[in-house]
Amino acid sequence: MQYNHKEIEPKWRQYWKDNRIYKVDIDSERKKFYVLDMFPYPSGAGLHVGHPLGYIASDIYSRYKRLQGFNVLHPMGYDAYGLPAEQYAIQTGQHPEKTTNENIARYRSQLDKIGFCYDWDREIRTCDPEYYKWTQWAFIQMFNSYYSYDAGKVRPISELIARFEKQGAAGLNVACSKPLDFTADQWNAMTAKEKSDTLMNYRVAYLGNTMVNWCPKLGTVLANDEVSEGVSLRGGYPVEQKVMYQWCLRVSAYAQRLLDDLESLDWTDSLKETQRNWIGRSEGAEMKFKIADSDVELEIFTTRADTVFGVTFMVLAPESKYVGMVTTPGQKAAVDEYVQATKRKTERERMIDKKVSGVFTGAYAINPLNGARIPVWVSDYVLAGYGTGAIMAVPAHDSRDYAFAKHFDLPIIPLIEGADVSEESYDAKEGIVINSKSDLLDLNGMQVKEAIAYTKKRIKELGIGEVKVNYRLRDAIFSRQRYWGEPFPVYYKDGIPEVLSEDKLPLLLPEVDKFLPTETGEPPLGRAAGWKTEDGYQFELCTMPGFAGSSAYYLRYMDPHNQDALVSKEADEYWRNVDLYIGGTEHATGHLIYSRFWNKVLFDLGHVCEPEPFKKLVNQGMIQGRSNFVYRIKDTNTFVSAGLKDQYDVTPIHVDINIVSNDILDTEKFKAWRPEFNDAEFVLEDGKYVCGYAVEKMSKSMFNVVNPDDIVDRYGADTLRLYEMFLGPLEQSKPWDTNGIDGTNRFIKKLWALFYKGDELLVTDAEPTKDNLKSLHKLIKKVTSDIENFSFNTSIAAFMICVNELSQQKCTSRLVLEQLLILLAPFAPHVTEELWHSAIGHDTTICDAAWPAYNEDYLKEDSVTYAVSFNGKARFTLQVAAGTSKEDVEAAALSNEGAAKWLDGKSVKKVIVVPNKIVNIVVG
RNA sequence: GCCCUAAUGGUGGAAUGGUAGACACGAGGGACUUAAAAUCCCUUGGCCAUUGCGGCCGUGUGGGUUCGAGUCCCACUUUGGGCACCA
Repeated sequence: MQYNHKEIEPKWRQYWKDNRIYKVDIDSERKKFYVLDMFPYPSGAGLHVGHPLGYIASDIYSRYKRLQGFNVLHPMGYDAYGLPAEQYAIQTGQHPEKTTNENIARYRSQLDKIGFCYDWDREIRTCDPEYYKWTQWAFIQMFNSYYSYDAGKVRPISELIARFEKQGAAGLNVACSKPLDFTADQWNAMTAKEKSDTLMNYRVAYLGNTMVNWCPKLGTVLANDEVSEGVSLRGGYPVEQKVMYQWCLRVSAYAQRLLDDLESLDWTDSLKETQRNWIGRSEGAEMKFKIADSDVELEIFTTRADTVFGVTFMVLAPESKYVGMVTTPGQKAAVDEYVQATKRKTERERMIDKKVSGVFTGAYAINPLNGARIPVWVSDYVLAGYGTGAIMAVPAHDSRDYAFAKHFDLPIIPLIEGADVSEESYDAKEGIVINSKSDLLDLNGMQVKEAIAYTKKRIKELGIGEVKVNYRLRDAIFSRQRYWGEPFPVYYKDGIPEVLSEDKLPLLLPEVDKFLPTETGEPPLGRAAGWKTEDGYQFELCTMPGFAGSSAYYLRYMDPHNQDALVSKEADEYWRNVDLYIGGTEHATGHLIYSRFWNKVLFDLGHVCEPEPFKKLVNQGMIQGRSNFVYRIKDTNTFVSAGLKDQYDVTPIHVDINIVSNDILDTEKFKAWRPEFNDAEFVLEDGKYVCGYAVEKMSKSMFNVVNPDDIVDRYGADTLRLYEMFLGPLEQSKPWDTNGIDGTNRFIKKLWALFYKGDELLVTDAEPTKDNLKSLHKLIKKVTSDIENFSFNTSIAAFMICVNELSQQKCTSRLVLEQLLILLAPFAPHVTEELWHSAIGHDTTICDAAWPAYNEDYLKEDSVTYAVSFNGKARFTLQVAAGTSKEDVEAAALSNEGAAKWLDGKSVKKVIVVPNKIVNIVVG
């Protein structure tokens, strides 16, 4: 029998399917293990060879864990709501559901060819009403909750209402948009609308006027993680700052817990660091500055309370509420003009334009510690959304304040000994404090760090401020003015938003005639005529953002067909949370924050039993494309080989990698590739046209996309799987180069040759030799530890070595070959299944075999060879019997005739015998 | 600017502080074959020597610790990623 992947692979995939080999159920007898891939957004372009990298790794790990006896949950589904399908719908009029389903079908057929062990009975799609019912349900839970800092978790909003009725807002310690103050009587006197508005200040899912990222080109708002450098991540369109009345999720309430619980997670340090940066905790002080001749008090946030004696001006954000409160009549016109001018600029323009700008309000603040009169300015370098939107400026020790002071010629007072502030500010938090003394506070002579702590303590005692922690993490904006997303389970009754009762879910996405906003500027759902409750109340017209459906999908996989709950208590308590999550690092500040938040809300409310969703997370690297270039001599149709290109004036042109092999261009195919190259001429080197190459993103425009279907067709799924893993460490980015794939394909053929020579079956009942067992057990040891460390490339190298050794030993032992197959099964499931049945003679699947344990006895050596060095330089080798004591090795090394030469006239200072077969003799 | 990550042959990459370059690709040579494909064998970091051994240099740069450093420490250069008028 010859190895023929085209015959073997479809046969076994069909067998796995027919016999439901990968179906999993709760089994209290066995330990669970949950392995999850980040589910894909099914784009129109289909999968390229980079996409399955993480899926192959998780598949190997799943199969390995199963062989070790775990009950492995390994599901797959689709993140099916998203902008591309909707934009395609706008252009073509085709319903996004149709395109999405077509794309899913294509993804599925591509995934099916790679031999994954997913339990497809658990497949989910975020756009399926059976699924988004639970996304809507979760929203209702958040709407009906508020975050209590006293309880340290989310509580039902009904508790808060009961409290308001009895004692009003006095003494509240809860997460809110802005602190409110009202009595029980005031609460009870409120209208329904006023009560609703008030509660929005506390709900976890709330409607609020917030500064949003508005993308006019996309016609929707975007979350912070969907915007980078002032443009939308999808499409790269400009984004403006705008205040809008939107649904939001109070993620900020969880900032501290999201930060603290990172400690318990087995994630890479860099990913945790990225999340810490995103959460952006900063400890400081909030201080009050009175405005001279006014009742207004400016509240500011600072991490450098110690520099309060260096404050020479205050700055307000243009959007700050204080601006209107403090501006003097004389300055009003100038301030208004400045505020309007900033409003007109997009965030991007503000960022690009680093010129210092600002305007004086005419007001003065009083420094609470020394009574100094300080001018109050407005400038756009202060952000409205962070802290209080107002700062105390200390130009001597903050570079931004410094630039402002220099520009407007404001005084600069140095506060740290030896700091030269004539050219630039001194921002470092170290040194001895000077110039900082008043009746209320004396910091002179202290170290900066002491001074910060001491100042915080004093301002609290003096009642002019308090210690405060600020987070950069903002609430998530949850409305999108789009069609292709989950509808909110919300309707408006006399202008008051109400949520649907849970038994009315799912609220289905209605049909519309066009996927564009209405003529009156409402979102596309405004086109759905009569989209109202039975009582005639209008539903919310926005839909939920992309991250809504992906935030709790790992829970639904545990119990995907449950009609009564997101996940049953039984399923949740068995599967608990994800043991291993594999996916790209690009979700670090989006999905991986939202999921953790979402899970914590459900955890607080008692719906799930684990506070964190993903225990261990591995980020697979990107697979980059490897592009090829030809070099055209300018203004000709002559192409010059890469080695000679420097002799001419050339333009590099991307060339389709399918007509290039090992960087050698097929010139005939090149001429046929494009009409304009029909009469191309070539300057060759050694009779060949050598192409240049570059590592770039895999994309159609660079003609470097490699389709996994083509690889499977030519070499088989097993070869593809092995090669993707062999390419390099999983976490690392690396270029795809199809040329190397022959190596892993040859390996499979060599493996096959251990079992069959032509049609002759080689496997016998022969007793394994000592060498056979040694090769095998070396492999068991190596592969087991490599899989645990996700070092798949080195385990494949170990397989290659082992197969070579067994082949040289002419090993035919069924016992040895059988174990070899089990070890290889996670990596190459098809060929091992075939040999397991046809050559070894089993009639049950290899997936149910048991992972072998290694026996250290087989790994012992008869003799050990030491490299003997003098002062670290290798000089000769020494062979001694295994188990020789350290002292005897030492004696043998010194008495060896080779040693005499190196010891000549020198004395031995030390002899170091290391277990890894090194003897180092230190002489001097 | 701050934080994180990396840097090893022609290429992808191996190396618990212990003989750097495993494994694979590519390249060169050879066997088999009418021929090709496939398969197998040898060589393959650089320089020198080579009908025998062998020698020197080598893991981004400069220092340090150590009997011994790709690996640990300090400084720097470059790559990739994150955060960024966040006070």
